[in-house]
Amino acid sequence: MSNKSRVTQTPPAAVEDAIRRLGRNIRTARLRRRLRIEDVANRIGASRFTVADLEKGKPGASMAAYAGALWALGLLEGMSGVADPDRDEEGKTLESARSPKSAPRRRRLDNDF
Amino acid sequence: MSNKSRVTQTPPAAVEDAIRRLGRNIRTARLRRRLRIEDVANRIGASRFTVADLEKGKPGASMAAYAGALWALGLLEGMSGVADPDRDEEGKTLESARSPKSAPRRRRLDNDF
DNA sequence: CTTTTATGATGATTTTAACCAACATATATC
DNA sequence: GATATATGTTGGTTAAAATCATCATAAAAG
Repeated sequence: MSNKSRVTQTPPAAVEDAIRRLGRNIRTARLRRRLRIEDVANRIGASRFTVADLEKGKPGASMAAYAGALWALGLLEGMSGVADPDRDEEGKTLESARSPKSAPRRRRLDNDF
Repeated sequence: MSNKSRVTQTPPAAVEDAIRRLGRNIRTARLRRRLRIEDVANRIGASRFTVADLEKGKPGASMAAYAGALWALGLLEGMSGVADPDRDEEGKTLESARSPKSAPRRRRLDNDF
């Protein structure tokens, strides 16, 4: 049994696509700024191999590596809107007046999956 | 010498903050939807420990784990705008007419860092 | 208040992310 | 075209990501 989660090993197609697009965007932004892979790597304290992996959209790379690359390119602020509660209309609708600090109890056997 | 990149081990403050905020947002979205940590974990094929780490904003967790959690909550589309070349005004300004496929040559010793 | 469930914390184990060296290929610049 | 540089590829090494068991704590619901 592998030690890595299924989502990291073989992510859902939508997840894989989203990460690949992010990688392509990072590459586009880097080239526009006339930076080498190694320049970005130096700025964040990573090797050129890791940054190359990011641009390929490697699912298993760390969030810090991706966010660091965005930071090195001046694009980190774009992350602030992701899952922003203020913009989560679906979530706002579902939320009750009180905001619970843990999920509600389930009776046995009504598992989600 | 550690095997993990500096950006993963001790990220810049801005990066650390951005990831922590993302984690908090994921938690907020999950609670609004009345899901347990374990529900999200089951949906993406990860353990409850990993999802708990995501909500704490662990920098070293995989991008796939973060993106998977967003996917499980119906919030993946929020990622599509990150580093979007169309919205990268800074990058558009810097880009020349031809779009190069590799960064320009540097003479020796004019390293960036 | 009691009961039941969700979440937090710790430590051990295993796989793999990140690294590097070396070489190959592609691309920019002259 | 020639040349120097940027990037790709492969294989091997090592430290840490992800897992799990277990116990502790917190919080929801009756």
